[in-house]
Amino acid sequence: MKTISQRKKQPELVRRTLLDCAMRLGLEHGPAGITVQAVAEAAGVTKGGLFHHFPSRQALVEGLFADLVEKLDADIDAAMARDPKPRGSFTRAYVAATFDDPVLGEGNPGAALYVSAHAEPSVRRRWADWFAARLERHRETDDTPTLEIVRLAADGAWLAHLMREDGGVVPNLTALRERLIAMTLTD
Amino acid sequence: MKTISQRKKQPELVRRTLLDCAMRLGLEHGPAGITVQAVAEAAGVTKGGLFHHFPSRQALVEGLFADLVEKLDADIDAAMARDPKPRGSFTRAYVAATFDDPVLGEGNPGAALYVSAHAEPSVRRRWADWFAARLERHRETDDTPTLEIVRLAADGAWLAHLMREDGGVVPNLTALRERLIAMTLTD
DNA sequence: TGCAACATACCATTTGGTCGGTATGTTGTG
DNA sequence: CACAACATACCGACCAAATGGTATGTTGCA
Repeated sequence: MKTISQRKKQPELVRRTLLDCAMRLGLEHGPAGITVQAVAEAAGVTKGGLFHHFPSRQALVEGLFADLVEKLDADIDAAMARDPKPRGSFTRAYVAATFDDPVLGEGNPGAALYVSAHAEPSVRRRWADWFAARLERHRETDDTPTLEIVRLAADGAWLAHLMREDGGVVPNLTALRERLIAMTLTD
Repeated sequence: MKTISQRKKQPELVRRTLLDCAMRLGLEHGPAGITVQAVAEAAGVTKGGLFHHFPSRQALVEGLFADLVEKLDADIDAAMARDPKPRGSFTRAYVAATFDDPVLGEGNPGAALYVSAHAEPSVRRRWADWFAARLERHRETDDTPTLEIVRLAADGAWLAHLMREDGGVVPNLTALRERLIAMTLTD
């Protein structure tokens, strides 16, 4: 397999660009901003080109979600593997995944969920399923009221971050993150 | 001034119906589901009738938000007035407003924010402003890390609730609520 | 040559929005 | 009270633009 970066036609690169642009548009102009026109144009491609990679608009949005889940699973598994203490390890990994990444940038899993879930309501169900499955998997180590609050607070944190955009209350993310992690350790 | 309920034509009732239908459609089919056609039809009125009450689609969505802020302000002020302890009183009121209401039904302030903020991104800014102002107002009683976590967790809670719709992890709301309130008292 | 990766042109439908009309009120005046 | 003058609430047809999607090219790499 050749290196993708050397070929003049780079389908994988275009695909990623399309997904990135879709997310940016979703964040900036709301889910309604994700039109095939706009996304294709932003990615420097025509509609036809977009439909070559994604058979429908819904597939595009679901691609966003699929990427999210893949990345999130990987991040969480990696973080849990590095965690010596079993109790609350999933919650810590979840917090880390929410806060770390290109801190609250476009690569953030929360952002991807946010955009995809609202652009295509069917995704909400899939997210609920994923989360439920993951939670069930770590039931023995992460099923306490305090840990639940920590996870909810993490969700609320990036939600608050998204809401500000410019000129809102920006919580001290690093301090908040450490405090949440601390809560999982003293539980 | 006559009682509105006596008149045969009840514009105020129609207005409310339009707003309610807009929110329902937003919750069920995502922000994209709020089309003037669909909303008008759901409210048993024509597009022309809708545009009589709201000069534009954006005005309709902003009406949703305006209602939210009004109700939220009232609820919070009332709850704070009943609260004997000053410290954390705003946060407790915020939690109560988030959880109580027609529990996570259409009358819930969170739902209104959720829908309006995503349907029209301009509303995000206005929400950020409202929250920032309210927070500044209660800076002396509610500006601690723990209270911030409580508020964020409350946000996360109704977000989680919205995400489930059917077949997701439904947190025990009453238990969670009590636990969050407790956190504000021992802070 | 053959096939993947795009572009171009086109289409049916839906979108938010306007406009003229009408039925139903409300109000001022004698 | 009567009755004109006006305002409100709503309808129904229409519109330009944008939408998701398709069908048919063209181009470049192996």
